[in-house]
Order: sequence, then structure tokens, then C-alpha cells
Amino acid sequence: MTKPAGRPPRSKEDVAKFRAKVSKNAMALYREQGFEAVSMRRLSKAIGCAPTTLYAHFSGKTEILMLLWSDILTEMAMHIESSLRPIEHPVDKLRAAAVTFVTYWIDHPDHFRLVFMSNDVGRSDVDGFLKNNDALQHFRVFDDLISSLDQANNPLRVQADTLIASLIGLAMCFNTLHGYKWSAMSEMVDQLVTGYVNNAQQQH
Amino acid sequence: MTKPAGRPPRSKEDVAKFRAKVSKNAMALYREQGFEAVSMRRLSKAIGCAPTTLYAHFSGKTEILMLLWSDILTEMAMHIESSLRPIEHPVDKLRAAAVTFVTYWIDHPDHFRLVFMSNDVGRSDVDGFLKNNDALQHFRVFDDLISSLDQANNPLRVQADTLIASLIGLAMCFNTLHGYKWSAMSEMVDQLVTGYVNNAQQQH
DNA sequence: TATTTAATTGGTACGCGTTCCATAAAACTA
DNA sequence: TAGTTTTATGGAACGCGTACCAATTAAATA
Repeated sequence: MTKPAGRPPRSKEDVAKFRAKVSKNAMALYREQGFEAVSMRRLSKAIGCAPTTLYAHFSGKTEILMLLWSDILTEMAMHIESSLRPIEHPVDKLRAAAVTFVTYWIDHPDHFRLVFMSNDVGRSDVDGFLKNNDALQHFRVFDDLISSLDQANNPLRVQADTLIASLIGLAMCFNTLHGYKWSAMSEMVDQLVTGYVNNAQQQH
Repeated sequence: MTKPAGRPPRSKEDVAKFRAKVSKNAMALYREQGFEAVSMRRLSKAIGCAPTTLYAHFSGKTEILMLLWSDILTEMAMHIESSLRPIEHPVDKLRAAAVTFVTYWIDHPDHFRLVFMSNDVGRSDVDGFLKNNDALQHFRVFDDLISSLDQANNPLRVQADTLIASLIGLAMCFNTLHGYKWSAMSEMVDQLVTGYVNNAQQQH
């Protein structure tokens, strides 16, 4: 149990400091020069370290890109909140929030790609510490809106998760599957929201 | 209006023949060696042409991968049809189809990646001839199931599109966003389907 | 101070998607 | 046959993500 000789592992603060520096530089690159500018080589150059050093701190590029999620999801949540401020009726609030959500990802395809398409599909077992990403908690903006509808069939969490996942699906389809003639986005959101409204016997 | 001198452009049949050869070899690589095996260099080697020649026939890798969509989506549609064969009640049929759809993409993450994540997000203006992809017509497997519910609020097409996009969203979330603790898949599908059922006053 | 351990570095390497270019081959007209 | 136009080829190049490795540096203990 005695301390071993030699240089100690990185302190918590040092780790946090380095991650913050990476996050700052990656965000600057992304905001100023776009998605493609965030490469391991350019990022390491901006930070002032060797490219390989990044791999001592992160398992790969995916984990670095996740540092950018927080900024984007915060911005998205703010868009939603400001969009439903002038609206009063609960159903209209929910509908507006949903439309704003999908519209945000359609208007910012780079952001969509960053958050939803820069994952390693099927490599979920590897990323032990990719889990519990706090940034995704921004999805909870829909919780209050749904709970105000007083729907009782399913737990609130199930309803909210389903709505979020569905809206992400809409954003995804409009962003990537151009070979299929989708219905109008607002009608599809309406169809979704109507499912919640009818369940709550609050059709308006 | 007279024919210009020189070698004529590729005939329709030659174009189709080459595309078929590319499709066959790409599919073989994908089935036998997985997603990563389908690279421009390896594919061209399997075909027996130079890597650059592929770029004379396709705008890029994305367009080649789309040749594989048909096989996968056909397989997916067959899964659905066989899964709902023993089921009688329309609502149960729809629910089973939805669960099978999402399950298929969760069980085959490589297929999911191929169809939904190998697109060039935001480059939709370039791909003039990526549009009208017939393979995506397999999404229509839900049309009859929904129409049997006799829901009248929205056009059938809107309902079907919304359901499909939502289910794709569920598959996407379970495939990529591991940092968020989603509700159980079956409950989320249930929440979705219930929206259609209640609208049709056919709660069961 | 010497030693031990961890962190960082630089170099090399692989295969990738993609582009450019110069050349060769093919298929037509005059 | 000569000339013309398109297709196909091979090679080089760029930057990418990622991996390995030998050498170096930093920070602690003995």
C-alpha cells in the first residue's frame, strides 16, 4: 500500500485542464473553419502537442468530438425555449418546441453530423467512458411540456424519450434520405404531437 | 444535329452492365468481409479496374454504397412480413412490425450504418442523381398496416412517413447515443403505436 | 543524487477517399 | 487510313484516423 516510486499519474486537475484545452481549441476550429477543420493533426497543431499525444488522453476522435456536443445542445435548447416563450397553450407549446427542434437540425446539418453521425456504430462495447454524457441531458427540455398534457398511459420518461427519438428520426430523414419524398415536416411533427394530445383528451 | 466524330459515350447497356458488376462485387465484399472491406481500392481490385475508374462512373463512395441498400431493405421488409404473419389483430400487427423494424437495425448495426450513416450530410445539392432511390420504397411496408386502423386525422402518407421516421430515430438512438439512458425499446414503440391507435378509437 | 515510473515526443507506417494529370486504348466519322 | 473524341489507366499526391515504437523528458521516491 506504500506509494510506488516514479512519476505519479496525471492529477485530476491536469487531466481536466488538458481536456479543457482540447475542447477549447476544437470548438474554435469547428466554429471558425467548419467540421472538416477538426482533424487530429490540425487540432494537435492548434493545441501545441504531438498528434499522438491526443491518443494518450482520448480513445479516438469520436471522444474528442463529444466535447463539442455540450455547446451545440445548449444552443439548441435555447432555441427551443425562446421559440415557445410567446406561446400559451400547452399543446401549441409542445408543437412549437418539436418543430423548432427538427428545424434546428435541418438548418444546421454540420451540427447534426457532429452530434448524431460521428459515432462509431456497433463499437458500443469499447467506449466504456463514453457513457453518461451529460450534454445529452438537454433532451429533457421536452419533459415539462409533455407533463403539462397530463397524459397517463405511459410514464413521463417513456413519453419524452419516444418523442425525442422520433424527432431525431425526422431530422435524420430530412438530412440524409433525400431519395425518398417525405411528407412536409410540419405535418409529420403534427402527426407525432397529435398522438400525445389525443391520449390526453386535450385536442384543441 | 449531325453525329460528332469520335468515340461515342457509353451505351445505356454498358453503363448498366458496369454498375451491375460494381454492385455484385461490392455486395460480395460486404457480405463476406464486412463494412470496412468495401473500400474504393479493394473494390476496384475485385472488379479488375483502376480505382480512379470508379470515379468515372460514380460521384463517390456514397453512391456506390447505395447499390447495397436494396438487398438490405428487402431483407428487412421480409423480416417484418414474416414476423406479423401469425398475428391477427391489426393493432398487434402494427406493433409487431414496428418492433421488428427497430430490432432489425439494432441486431445489424453494420446494416444500419450502411443505409443511414454513410450519407454526406449537408451535401444534398450535389447529388442530383442520388434522388429517387427505389430501394427506399421498402419503407412502404407500413402503409397497409396503418390504413387498416382507419385513422382519419391525417393522410395515410403522412402517418406512414411519420411512423417510419420515428422508428428510424429509435433505431438511431439505440445504435449511437449510448450516453443517454433510453427507456426500453418495446415501451417506446408502444408509446408510438398507441398514438395511432387512440386516434383510431381502436384501443385494445 | 540516483532510480524508477509515467508522460510526451517524433518518426514511420498502413489504408483510406479523393483529386489531378499524362498517357494509352477504344470507337467512331470523314 | 487519318483524325477526333471519349473512356480507361497508372502514378503521384494530399490529408485523413490510427497504430506502433524508440527515445526523451518530467516528477516522484529511495
